[in-house]
Parts: sequence; C-alpha cells; structure tokens
Amino acid sequence: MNDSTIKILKEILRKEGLRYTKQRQAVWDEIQNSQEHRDAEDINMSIRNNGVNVSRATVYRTIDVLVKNRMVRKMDVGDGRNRYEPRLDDAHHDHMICVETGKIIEFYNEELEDLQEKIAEENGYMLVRHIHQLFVKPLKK
Amino acid sequence: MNDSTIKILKEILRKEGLRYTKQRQAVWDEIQNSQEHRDAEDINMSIRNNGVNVSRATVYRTIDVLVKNRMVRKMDVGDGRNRYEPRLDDAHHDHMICVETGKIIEFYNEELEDLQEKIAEENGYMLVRHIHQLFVKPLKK
DNA sequence: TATCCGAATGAGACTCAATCTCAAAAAGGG
DNA sequence: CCCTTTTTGAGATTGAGTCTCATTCGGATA
Repeated sequence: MNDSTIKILKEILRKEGLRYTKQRQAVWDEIQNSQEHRDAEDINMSIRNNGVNVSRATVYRTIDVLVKNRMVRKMDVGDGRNRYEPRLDDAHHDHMICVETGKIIEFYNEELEDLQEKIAEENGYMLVRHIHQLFVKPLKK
Repeated sequence: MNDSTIKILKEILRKEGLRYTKQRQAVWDEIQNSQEHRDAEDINMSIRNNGVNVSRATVYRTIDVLVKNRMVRKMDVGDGRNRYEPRLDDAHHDHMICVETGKIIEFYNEELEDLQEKIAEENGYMLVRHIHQLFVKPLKK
C-alpha cells in the first residue's frame, strides 16, 4: 500500500531475478497490514475479500520469497498450520501460546538470546536460527 | 524386551483403562530400544522388520498413550514429521539441529529452564511446556 | 478352561496443509 | 507491439496423521 514497502518488495524481487506482479504485491500488502499471526488460508481469504484473486499456489510461492528475504516470519505453532507475521523493521521476538485461549503473546528477552548463542558455541556450533515457543496457562484461576 | 519396562507399560495401560497387547508392547519396545529421534514411519518399518505386524493406526494410537504418560517425547523438528524418543528415566533436554548435517544434539541448561518460567510468570502465565530448537552450523569451517 | 463382551486392531478411506503440474496469461526488454 | 521467459491458476498430487468399522482379541467371570 505505501510507497516505501512497494520499493522494498520491488528491490527484493529484482535481486531474486523475479518479476513484480500485482499478486505478489497483494500478498505482501496483506501480510504487512496486519500484526497478527495468520495462516496461509486466512491470508488468502483476506486478499480475495479485498477484490484481488490470488491462487493458493501463488500465496505460498510468494510467502516463500518473503520469508527467504526476511520480510515475513514463518512460525510453527505445532497445530499443523504455519503462521506468518510481517517482520519489516521488526525486532526479533519469540512466542508464548496460551493453551487455554490460543492467544499468542510475543516476548523478547536479551538474556535468553545470549544464552542460546552461548549454548551453541559450547557445543562447537554457531546459532543460525531458533524455534522457541512457550506453551502457558494463566496463573491462579 | 526387559522385564521392568514391560511392568511399567502394563501399569500405565492399567491406569488408563487400556488393555495390554503385543502391538502396544512392540511399539514401546521399538522406541525404547533406540536412542535416536525417529519418525512414525521409521518406527513402523522397524517393527515390521522384526517380524511383528502393527498397523500405522496402532502405531500412532500407541505413541499418543506413551506421550501422554511421559514414556515418549514427541518433537517437532519443523519438517512436517514428528520425531519420537524414549524418555524413561530421562531428564528433560532440548535439541540442537545442525543445518548442514541434520545431526540432532541434545542439550540441557538449567539457567535456560529457569529463565523460561520467569518469562512466563512475568506475563501472568505459568509454563506448561515448551518447544525449543536451536538450528546451528559448525564453527569455523 | 470356555464363554462372552467391550476394547483393540488393521486395511484402507479420509483430511488437510502444502506442493506440483502445465496450459494459458502476463511481464518487461527491445 | 513483439517475443521470450516468467508467473499464474485450477486442479491434481503428496504425505503425515486420523478416522471408520468389521473383525479379532484380552481378560474378567463362572
């Protein structure tokens, strides 16, 4: 929607040797314009509701490019459907999932990040990325 | 295979109101006798190779019972196939997965465990369980 | 030990997210 | 506008996991 992210998308596509299409723009707009953690079907439906028609295949194909280029974060909540969230200018964070309500809470803890790197190094490795989800339930109910 | 774990399995099944069957024993034996992180298909094939015939449905059904009763740990490596490992007398640990070799390394860090509980509590929740995987690559290559 | 009934099993159908196929449509450089 | 190459879309396919239901089996009881 806004000019600066259109430019960013075009730049990425150029770098990847891919063409700029309205479908790819629509997918990126849709993800970008929501801070929620949505699945592909959800994203696909919203695009359709906005009047654009993008096939499922294209949604997945575009998400792959966006994930590869760090525009979108793919998260596995453990229920078989991946969730996606925009990560433009977005600091890294992990997720806490309430097992009672399904609510997803984002968190970031510096100490935790450092500790993970330290653990990897102690084992002779360097950290590339990590998956970290805390499944929680409300205190005192 | 060995008497003590047969007893444990029987005890769990009794507690769950389930019957002791050779299929359930075969699934548990198969998981228990390997320290690897194997998927259901792999476990199923090994059982067949040992001469017992257990259906896929039964393998999954039995694994569910074993997971529920903390005999087996189910882990999501993020590739669409869950892996299972025995956890009898086994302390909790997380996993580090080498993105170059696919090797899975187990690790445990007390500080990390404490920190997660602390983070959950700071947000008004209590930790039920967590998924934590470090994707790593070898240092200096 | 034989009987009996509810539980367990197996074969294969089904689900559902995700990927693949390939003919038709569109991008974009010249 | 043309032409080549990429992209798209509709629907087929994959694959892990679940479900169905007729048949088999466990094990409590007599």
